[in-house]
Amino acid sequence: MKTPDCSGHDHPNRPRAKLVNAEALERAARLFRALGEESRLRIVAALAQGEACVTELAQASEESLSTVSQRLRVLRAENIVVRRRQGKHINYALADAHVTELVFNALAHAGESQPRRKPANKS
Amino acid sequence: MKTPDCSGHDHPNRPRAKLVNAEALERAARLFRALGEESRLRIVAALAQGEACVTELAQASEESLSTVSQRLRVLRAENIVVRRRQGKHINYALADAHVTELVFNALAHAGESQPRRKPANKS
DNA sequence: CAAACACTTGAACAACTGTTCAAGTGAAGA
DNA sequence: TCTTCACTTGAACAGTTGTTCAAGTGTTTG
Repeated sequence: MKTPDCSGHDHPNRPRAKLVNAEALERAARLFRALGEESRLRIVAALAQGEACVTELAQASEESLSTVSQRLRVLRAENIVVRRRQGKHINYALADAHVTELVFNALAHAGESQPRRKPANKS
Repeated sequence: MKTPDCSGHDHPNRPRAKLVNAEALERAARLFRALGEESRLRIVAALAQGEACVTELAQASEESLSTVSQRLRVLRAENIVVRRRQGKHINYALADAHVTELVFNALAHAGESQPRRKPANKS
């Protein structure tokens, strides 16, 4: 592991304390990772419009039940979605408002910052 | 691909239109994915406290320059961080407020919802 | 109780991704 | 200009992850 000198560089005296604890950071990373797959994010976006059962989600995305179920398992492991049995069916919904905000925030960022394109200066 | 019947199930007439366009969703997924690695998220969290050069980030995390640089490359590809040359050094900073919010939001979610633990009811 | 329905799960394989090393680039200083 | 510093990049390997299939679970209906 290289540790370069970097001497003579006037680093301002930055606060070097950890802003966040390691455990929260790890869980946040897992949360992001779960949302970081287009197929799963599509499910989350669908659920942002209202709860749905697995069959509905499968039909909407034209995927097999198994595939959708596996994705939901990942999402559930990170508390992104919750499930609730309703007779024969199992309905899924977003776990809380944080998730919804997270998704909208990401879509906002994605919408405004085009990759590989210099943004026009704010006139 | 199995398409189960799901008949006789009274699905409320859900709005089946796409809430988000496919391109934005893909970019949002890429954004989440970039943040979904603990090592990269740690860098982002560090930059949330103020900009820093690669050497600083490497020293803080006790990693090699190369490793950190590769991570920054991924973050930069998703417009999460921006860089600015300052003489010999290249300073990195978070690209915009969206990113900061995204991270704080995720940390909030991570902090409040413990995985594998039934939350106490809000007394 | 048995069958059908609506999912869930484990395992296996292919595809993807992160890390590392070695070589390369560009700016600043001798 | 040559060297050094600060960083970047491509390639390769190892570890991770998503998808799929086949088998399993729990609930309702006949």
